[in-house]
Amino acid sequence: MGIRKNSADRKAEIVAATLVLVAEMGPECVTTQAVASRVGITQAGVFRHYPAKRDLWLAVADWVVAEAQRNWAEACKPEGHPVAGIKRVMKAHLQFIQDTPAIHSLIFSRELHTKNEELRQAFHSMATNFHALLTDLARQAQAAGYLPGNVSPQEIARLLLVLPSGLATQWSLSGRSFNLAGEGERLLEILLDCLHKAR
Amino acid sequence: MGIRKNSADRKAEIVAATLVLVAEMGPECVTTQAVASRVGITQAGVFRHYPAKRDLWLAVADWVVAEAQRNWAEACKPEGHPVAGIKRVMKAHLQFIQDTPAIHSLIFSRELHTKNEELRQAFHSMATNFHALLTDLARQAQAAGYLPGNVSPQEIARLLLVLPSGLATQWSLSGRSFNLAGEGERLLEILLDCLHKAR
DNA sequence: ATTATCTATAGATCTATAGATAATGC
DNA sequence: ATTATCTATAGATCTATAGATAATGC
Repeated sequence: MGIRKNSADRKAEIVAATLVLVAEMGPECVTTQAVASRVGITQAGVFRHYPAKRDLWLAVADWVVAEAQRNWAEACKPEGHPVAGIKRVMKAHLQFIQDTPAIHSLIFSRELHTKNEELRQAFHSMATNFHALLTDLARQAQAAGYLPGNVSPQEIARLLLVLPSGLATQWSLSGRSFNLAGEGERLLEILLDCLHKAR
Repeated sequence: MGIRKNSADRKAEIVAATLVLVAEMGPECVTTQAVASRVGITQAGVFRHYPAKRDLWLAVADWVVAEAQRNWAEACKPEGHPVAGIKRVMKAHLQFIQDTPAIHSLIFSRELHTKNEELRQAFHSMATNFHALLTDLARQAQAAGYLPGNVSPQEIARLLLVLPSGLATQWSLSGRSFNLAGEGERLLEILLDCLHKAR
């Protein structure tokens, strides 16, 4: 019999293994056997911790959502230039996607979403939260006169939001052949600079 | 025995059915049985036309790439204002994604790509072509003084390119609950206006 | 005669369950 | 005693093949 761990630790291991496998081969290639092998238990052993695969996916979504919230909270403490706040939040988000490429695969997987509506909802509300956060920061920057007043803060937020997800798509398609966070920050600078000059 | 068709017509039907199913449930839910049912033949019948499923995916990719090329070619005939060309091409692209939602699912599916490197390459080079096209248009608009000269045309193109793919991601995540082309055009106007003013 | 389609089925996976076994913690 | 793990296996899919059957086109 292999090494034995308590359920909480093993659950965390299983979620972590799933994230790695999603990043490597996409959500639908992640079989319970593949997860088990990576964790070092048998396939049936996974079901001790997650009674059905669906439960595993929900646990993964919980992890992603919690981690994202934590990241944003850390990045958006209100200090310095209002535009600096936008940059910090965006940078944190780009770094998060780059470090955990599973996120983007999961968020996008139409398959998981059609099979598991709860999962789609979780990710959708995460995206909505991020949009709300950026809207708020955009409004502050507008009030301080750093961003154009004739564009709604929602629209500025959407322009910002589109950047990481669009760039992540190209990143994924390119075989992750460029530095996502680096490229993202460069584009962000350009975009913010344009917005600033277009006041 | 069901209705009998010649191979070319049936092949086209199979590809079309696959595109619909991809859009509805994601690439990995598309089984040969599902395709067969939708076309109105038996599961084994699909293999008469595509010896392996891999061949079906390549045929689908061929269709998408050809259709995209056709779209761009039609949209980028050089007439009118240089910025109008950018708008036409972007609009055509957004409309194409909205009308054929399978595209975005296919382009993004990490799973298909890891299983079928040829497929990823096909979509990647398609994206590269689109980027090249936008770079060219951006350069013309810069030369005519409508876009800022201190930003490289490649970077302008990347900002443009990120818009449809990022917006499509949110569109998909929202359950396709807004008008992609409409929203995309609005954001594009804002972006181009900013770039114009920031010269 | 050619070829598109069908029936039947092999073989490979993949999720999930049942029951045995052994490590952990009181 | 509890519970994490293992072995064995059922049952559901899914791709793909073999061989029979019937429609099409010369």
